Amino acid sequence: MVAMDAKQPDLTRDKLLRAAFGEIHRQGFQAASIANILADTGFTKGALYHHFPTKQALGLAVIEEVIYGYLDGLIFKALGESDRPVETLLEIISISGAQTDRESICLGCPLNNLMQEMSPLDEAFKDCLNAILINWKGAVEQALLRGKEQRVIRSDVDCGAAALFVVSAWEGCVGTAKNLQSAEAYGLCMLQLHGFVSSLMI
Amino acid sequence: MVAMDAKQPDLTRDKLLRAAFGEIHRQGFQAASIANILADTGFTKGALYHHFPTKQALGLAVIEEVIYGYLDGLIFKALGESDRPVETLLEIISISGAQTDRESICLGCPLNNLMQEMSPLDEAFKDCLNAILINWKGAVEQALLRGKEQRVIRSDVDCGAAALFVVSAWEGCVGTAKNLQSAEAYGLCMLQLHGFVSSLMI
DNA sequence: ACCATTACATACCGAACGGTATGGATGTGT
DNA sequence: ACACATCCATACCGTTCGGTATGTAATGGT
Repeated sequence: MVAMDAKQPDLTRDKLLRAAFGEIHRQGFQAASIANILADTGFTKGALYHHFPTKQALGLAVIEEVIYGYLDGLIFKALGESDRPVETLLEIISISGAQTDRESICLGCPLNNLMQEMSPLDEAFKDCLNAILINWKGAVEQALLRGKEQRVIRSDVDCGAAALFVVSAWEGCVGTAKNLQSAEAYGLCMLQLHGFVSSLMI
Repeated sequence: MVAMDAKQPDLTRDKLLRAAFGEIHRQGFQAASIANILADTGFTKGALYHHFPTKQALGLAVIEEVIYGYLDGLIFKALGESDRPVETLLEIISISGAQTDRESICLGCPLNNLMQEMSPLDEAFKDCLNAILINWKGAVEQALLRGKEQRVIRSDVDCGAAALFVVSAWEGCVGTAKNLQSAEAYGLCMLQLHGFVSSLMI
């Protein structure tokens, strides 16, 4: 064994986590089968229940690590680090609407899927998911507020409400596109959202 | 027995259907327990499986009869029969945003819940739900088109895309409000949607 | 009045589920 | 080299699930 960038146990945990994410993304959390996750990874129950005490803990770990990590890398950081946040927001919306592949469309947003399924049933899930949702809304709100300072967003805009709506509509667009199984519908829908954000500008 | 407005079997079917709707609305379809539905109604499996061949058929009946009936009575008919459809659309959005009770917020839109959960898993569900979604979108689109004729909607508006976005954002607002468990957030969000529709007007 | 169909109740089935108890292998610090 | 915790595999458990087979009471047409 010459080199091993990560320790074996962590690798196992990662594989389980990724497989769990896929299974949950496809089936939803409740319908997600532990047996399927194990079959995908080749591990057994001993491994899984060593790293995660319950199925719920596994689900929460998927949310906090995989899902949050994805959105953070794709949206939150980009908005926070941009010098022209409004422009960046519009770009993200445009790009997402244009180049989201069919499979992602059909499976929907992992965050939204879990929110719709689990929030009324499990408080831990609700809190965990809401934290991400509020983070998302906050990132958009900060982008709009900074846009105000830069005089590209109208001064009469309620940035908090607008940000909440942008995130809501965003999720809504993913949701309907998922049902229609149409990337084209998603593009059309996101174009309207683009128009809404533009309408907030000077 | 002096009078009986409905036949006994139909009454049984209705009770089962309503109980099934409630259970599905609370738990989702897959997690909805046949046993719970039977416990709620006092019937047994013999009754349920006499009226519905499978759980899937029960779910589809809930969609086609209960859910569609609800949306049709609340939205589709109102839009179709109105002389000033755009005004009516804005009214529905305003009223919905203002007076939706907390319980409805927390459980979310039954249509959206089922779409997110079932569309990728079951084609029959997908088709059934999409039919309602397209109906909804069509009703809004017709309202906007008639608004164009009445010269209250700008002539450059893409009514199809706008209608798709309105429905998407609508569902999105319900979704986020459901997670935040906040009727106030729903009101704020729907106010923004109201603003979007208004921005389509002359 | 008779018979067939409808409308339910009861008891039961196989499968899949999440979770656990136990045991062995593999490092790891001392 | 020894003790010990970490890591994972195997076998098993109780429960719940959707669905079915069978039986029986009510109903409705003739």
